[in-house]
Formats: sequence, structure tokens, C-alpha cells
Amino acid sequence: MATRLANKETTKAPRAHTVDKRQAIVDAAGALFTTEGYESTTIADVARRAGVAVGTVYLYFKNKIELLLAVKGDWEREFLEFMARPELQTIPHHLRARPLIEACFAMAAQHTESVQLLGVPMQVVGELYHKEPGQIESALQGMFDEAVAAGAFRPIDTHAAAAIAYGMVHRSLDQCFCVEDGKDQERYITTLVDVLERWLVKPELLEPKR
Amino acid sequence: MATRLANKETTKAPRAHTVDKRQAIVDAAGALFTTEGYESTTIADVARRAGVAVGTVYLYFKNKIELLLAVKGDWEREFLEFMARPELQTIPHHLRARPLIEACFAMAAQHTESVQLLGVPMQVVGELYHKEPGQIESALQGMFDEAVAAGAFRPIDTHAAAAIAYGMVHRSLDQCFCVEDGKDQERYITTLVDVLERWLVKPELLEPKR
Amino acid sequence: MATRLANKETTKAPRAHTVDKRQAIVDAAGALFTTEGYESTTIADVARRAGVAVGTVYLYFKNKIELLLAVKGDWEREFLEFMARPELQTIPHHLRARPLIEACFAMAAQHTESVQLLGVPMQVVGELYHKEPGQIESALQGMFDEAVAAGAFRPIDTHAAAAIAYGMVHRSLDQCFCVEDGKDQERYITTLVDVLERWLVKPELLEPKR
Amino acid sequence: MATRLANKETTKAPRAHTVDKRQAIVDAAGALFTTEGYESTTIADVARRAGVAVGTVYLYFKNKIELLLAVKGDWEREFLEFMARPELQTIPHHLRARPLIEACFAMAAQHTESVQLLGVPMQVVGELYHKEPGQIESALQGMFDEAVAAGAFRPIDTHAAAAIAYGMVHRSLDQCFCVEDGKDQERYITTLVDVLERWLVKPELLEPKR
DNA sequence: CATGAATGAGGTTTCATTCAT
DNA sequence: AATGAATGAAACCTCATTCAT
Repeated sequence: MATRLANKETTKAPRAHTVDKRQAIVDAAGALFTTEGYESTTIADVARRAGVAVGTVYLYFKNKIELLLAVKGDWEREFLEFMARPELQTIPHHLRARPLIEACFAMAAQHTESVQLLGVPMQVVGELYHKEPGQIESALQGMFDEAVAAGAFRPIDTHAAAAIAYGMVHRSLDQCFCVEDGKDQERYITTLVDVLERWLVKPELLEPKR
Repeated sequence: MATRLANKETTKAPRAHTVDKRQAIVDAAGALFTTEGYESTTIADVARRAGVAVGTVYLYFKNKIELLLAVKGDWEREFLEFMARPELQTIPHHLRARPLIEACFAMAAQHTESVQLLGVPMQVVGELYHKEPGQIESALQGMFDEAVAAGAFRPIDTHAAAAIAYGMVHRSLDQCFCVEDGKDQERYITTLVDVLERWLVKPELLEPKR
Repeated sequence: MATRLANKETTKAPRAHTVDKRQAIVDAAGALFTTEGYESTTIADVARRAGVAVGTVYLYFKNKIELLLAVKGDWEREFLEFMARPELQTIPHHLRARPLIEACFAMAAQHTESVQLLGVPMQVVGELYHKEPGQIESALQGMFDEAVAAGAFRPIDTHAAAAIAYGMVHRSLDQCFCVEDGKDQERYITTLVDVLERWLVKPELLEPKR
Repeated sequence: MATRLANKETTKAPRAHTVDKRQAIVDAAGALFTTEGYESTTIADVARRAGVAVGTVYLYFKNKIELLLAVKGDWEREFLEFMARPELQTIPHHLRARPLIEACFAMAAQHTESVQLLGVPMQVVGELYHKEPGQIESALQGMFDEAVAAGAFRPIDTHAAAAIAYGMVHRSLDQCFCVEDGKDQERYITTLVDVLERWLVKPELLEPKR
């Protein structure tokens, strides 16, 4: 699943076990990084939660930053996979806001709390960060471009819009799940959908609301 | 700025460097926390940049977290002072978006890069964070309530709206200043104003744009 | 060293140095605490003397106080083991003073100087101290109770007597080994035995001395 | 009262104030050293408790160790003054045990808790300690020599006896005041007097007790 | 005399990383 | 592949001491 090692492994026995351990470590790290913070989480914590030895973590990841990147990648992949799902693709652009937002909240709820991570400890990653720009923002921008081209969205600066949309959703998730314990998700969902539709969708496509 | 040393300074260059040690430390910490990250910044770094000894930092702040809170407070205070300025209060609500956003970008530009801090290392602050909820969000909510009551804004959930507005601006600043080096501020400003007006202001108050 | 290296060691001198790391650390700490004082001894000192890295000390002991307690416990255990030895138990109570005192001096001489520690830095241990009252004093009191019940000792307040007996022996060891370099042990032994017998033993059991 | 500076001060105004400050500092240091421990007590603590500034402490004492020695000297002086009092000198030797012991407990009670200090942090003082041997032990030995010469005490090794007597009293005070909060002083007093009389006083001088 | 802000060396403790088993 | 004991650099924080006022 992670970072194509497949071609290398064809000669060896394709141990399913390996995948398990690696994924267990990434999962443990993701949960801890987001709840305790990247720097506050020790490799020993990760190893304990993943049920492996400290040394095993270093078997799969060169160092702590590689582990962070793996977690980030894991999360982004999941989100991107959702955005690419056929169910979503068939919905017309001007009606996609709600399902998308709802999916974000569902994913956040399921990931319990893994909300803060993406985009948070940018400085930590240091130079690494700048090389690999936010994939989610890229995907969003792509979707916006498409919607504008299709005539569903007003003409906007899609690059800035992606950052803005990402920011508002991220902050809402953070506030809702990290500060307010996941209560009252609907108020945030409703408001976010309201913003996005009024802002992005061409007025003539908006049915007279409520 | 603090603790009147004015009479001494009349002969010297006015406000030669930072006025008092405490402020120098807060400034240094603010700059480093936002560029290097809270955990990655050492007290020695802060002291060096502030031009004082390590012990001096602990003369003014009980520990590293107190210093973080001071930085956060400093920043929030500055923003709140801006929001309360009479020049802004006289502008009708439906025209305030642009001056507000522009002010945010101006402040961020002036603070060089102190953009990421507010809201970033939540886990670090731990319980402290929950006690003292974001003052900026509160102030925003208050302003929204006022605007709704005045009939300038559409009826919205002002609590959720404050989080959302904060998130989109914060992220834009972050993207613009930390990732893109402050180039092209106008694209973000324009887009943010666009979002806010379409979303919040009553349609009948919006002049036919562009 | 620990954990079966035995096969390697057959050619070498048996039990070359300290048996395991943990014991080496306790020994080093005991020696340093008693000669340099608890607070004056740094963990780095202990580690250096034990021939391990600083971190290794923290692998076995949560913090400096735990290390102190371990040293104290080590010492007390050794003494208690002696008090429980069958050779001693068969001697009638009124003749036990000399062998006991001699054993104390022998142990102190062997421990080079580890005399001062027990009971010294009470404040340091803080609340911990009160929870775990001196085991040696308890053991002494038990022995006194037994001797009184057996009719060998005069009726005395055994609780106070234990503290008093402990104090006089401790101070004598301190004076003899720490101040006077272990010369002239016999003068202290003789005098201590004299005190104890005259004080504790029933007069009719005392043979006309010298 | 402290370290004869009198001859030096004849030319200057003999400020009573100076004596006050100095004594306040010694008192504060004594109280803190004995309750918190020497190393755990900071100069700032002492200054605060004495009601002076940090710098003032260094006006009277070259460094922290000088302060410790001053405290020790203060305490010993007080005890020696008591031992030299005419009221005590008129009591026959074989009846002095109780008043002496009672005086020790009274002084300890009055000094609230200043029990542990004398003899405790020997290592701290380092080489200094060995140069200036315990004055109290010397005084005790002198008194014992006198009593033996007067035919009131049995022939004993008065050097060893002084250490032993000091040790038992010190430990009793420590146990009684530091561990048991000063309750039940009488049990310790009674037992100590019992030990001392049986051990030291010639049997024929002992009235048939109780 | 008196002050207390400032210093910075040094202490305790943590933790990413290695390596022998 | 997996382990986890061991390492030691480096972090946070303390506090004896100084010195300008």
C-alpha cells in the first residue's frame, strides 16, 4: 500500500505481515501526532501503541520525519480517494458542497480526532514541506477549475479559493472536534455549505433556499 | 512602549532597539515560534535573538508555555485593538470586509511572518487552551451579531461563522506569507472579500459588482 | 555482564566487576551520595563512576530520588539480612550487643564509607520519607520487644530506645569512619557495647565486668 | 554577636541596624536550611524570609557556605552558652542528665525545628568541616572528663562517649520533632535520661529508681 | 549600605537513534 | 525481520553571584 515497494518484492515472499506492521505504525503515529502533537510524541509511544518494538519503527521509517510524512500521505490519500469516487463524480457541481462537507466530517469523526495534523506542523517538516505542496489543495483547485469550466461556478481565482476553502473546513473540524468534542456537527456543516454555495455556485443555479 | 524610559532616551536615537527586555523577548519568541515552530524553538534561541541571557527569559516568564501564551496574547491584543478602531466603526457593516482583510494582510506583512502561530500548537497548551477560548473568534462573533442585528448581514449561525471566517483568513495568510513569500497578496484579499460579501451581506446591499 | 554472558567469562576472572548495570549504578550512587552528599552528586557523576551513560541511569530509575531510595533500600536490606541470620538468633539477648555492633562496624568498613547516608537528607525525600519509616529502626524495636518479653532486657520504651540506639551507632560510625578515617574502631565498639548492656540488659544478667 | 568585628567598628558609627540585618539573615537561613535542606534553600529564599534583598545577603556573607557556617556557629554558641550557665554548674554531675536533656528539647522546640542541621550536611562543607571539629562534642567531652575526675561518672572513654551521647540526642530530637511533630517529647526525654544515668553515673550514686 | 535585574554555567531529564542479539 | 538496552546530545530550568543604580 505504501510507496511502491511492490516491484522490488516480487522475488521475495510477499509477506502480508510486513504490511500489517507498517500500517499499524502509521496508524499509531497518526493518532498520537494529532492528539499529542508531533514533537510531544515519542517513538517509544508510537511503538507501544502499535504493539511493536522501538527498533521496528526504524525498520520501516528512516527517521521521525519520514514517519510524519507517511502519516500525512496516508491521510491525504484517503481524502483524495473519496474525492475521486464515482458516486461523487455523478453529482452536478453545484450540489456537491453538502456531500463533500459531510464526508469530511464523517472522516474526521471516524478518525476520532485526526483533524489537526494536515497543515499544522509545517515548520517541523522544514524544507521538506515546501517541496511537496498540499495535495488536498491541489485536488480542490482541480475540482474548482473543472466546475468553473463547466459553467457551474462563478469565475474565481481557484488557487486562492482552494486555500480558503481548505482553511475554513479545517478550522471548523478543529473547532468542532478538538474544542467542542464533536457535538453540534450539523451547525458547522450547514454553515459551511451555505458559504460555499453562495460564494461559488452561480446564482442562477441556486434554488430559492428554504 | 513600556515602562517609561523616555527621559533617558531623549539624547539617544529615539526607540533605538526594543524598549524593554520583556517586549524584546516576546517579539523574539513570536518570530521564532512562527517560523521554526513552538517545540523546535529553544529558550536559548529566544534569548539569543532577544539579546538577553537565558535566565532573563525566566525572569519574566515562568516557563515556555507562559511565553507562548504571552506571544499569543500580544498578537490577539493587536488585532482586537484594530477591530475596535473608530475609523472602522464608522464604516457600514456591508463595506467592512475589505478594510478588515486588508488590515489583516498589512499586520501579517509587518509582523514579517507571524502568521501561523494563532491556533497552531493546540495540544501543547493542553488544558490551558480550553480555558481561554480564542478571543479573536469571540470578537468576530460579536461583530457578526451586531451586523445581523443591524440588518446588514443575512441571518447566520454567528458562532460557526466566526470559526469559518477565522479559518479561511488564517489559512490564506499562511499560504500567502509562509509558502508563497508574500507575493500576490491581492489575489487572496480579493477572493476573501468576495467570499465574505457574497456569504454574509444581504444581497440587496451588494451593489452590482464589477 | 548480566543476562548470561557466562560462557564468555569462563576464561576471564569470575565475576570480573559489578554483576549487572543496575547494581553498578546503585553502588556508584551509594558511594557518591555518602561521600559527596546527595545534592552535590550529579547524575553524570554517578553514570561516570558506574561506567554507563547518563541515559542508562534513567533506564533503571525514574529520577534522582528513586535512585536515593534504591540506595537506602540496598543498605537497609543488607543490615536486616544480617539481623535475621541464624548465628545471631541463637545468641541469648543479653550477649548480642557486641556481635551486633561489631557487625555494624564490619559492614561500614567494607562499604568503605557508606555511613552517613541512612537518615541524612530527610528533607530531600520529602513526603516519601514519612511514608516509609526507617526499616532498621522498626527491626531494632522488634528485637527490643522480643528481648523485653523474654525477660532479658529491662522494661523500656522500645520505640524511643530504637531511635536512640540507632542514633548512637550511626553517629559513632560517622565519627569513626568519616572524620577519623576508621582508626580506633575498637574504642567506639567497646563504649557502645558498654552503653547498651548497662542500659538495656537486666542487671542480674550482667556478669561482674572486668 | 557575630565574628568579632567590634574593634574595627570603633571609628564608625556602631550601627545597631547592622546587627539586626545580619542576625535576621542568619535566623532565616537557619530555619530554611533545617527545614528545606541546605542545597534546596536558595539565597533568594533566605533574603525573602529575612526581609532583605538578595544583594544584602552578600554584603554580610561572602558566599552560601559562609552563611551555613554562620548558622552552625550560631546554634553551637547558643548550646555552649547553656552548658556554661551557673544554674547548671551548681547541680552535681550525677543529676545533670535530666536538666540537660530537657534543655535540649526546649531549645529544639523553641527553634521550632532547627534540629537536623548540626552534623547533617557534612559533605557539603567539604574540607572546611574537618578543620573545625564539632564544638558541641568537645564541650561534652570536657564535661564528661570533669565528671569522671570528680568521681561522679564511671571511668569511660570520654571521646567516644561524647560522640555517642551527641548521636543519641540528635537522633531523638530529629525523630521527635521532624518525624513525629514534637508530640510525646517526654517519652524520649525519659528514655534518654535513663540511658545516660545507667551508663555514665556510678551505680552507688543512683538512687533506687521508681 | 542596600537593592534586585541580569547573568550563564550547570543540573536534571528526555528521546531519537543505534546495534548486538 | 524483530527486539529493546544503551547511548549521549540537547532541552528546559535553577540559582549563586555580580554590579549599576
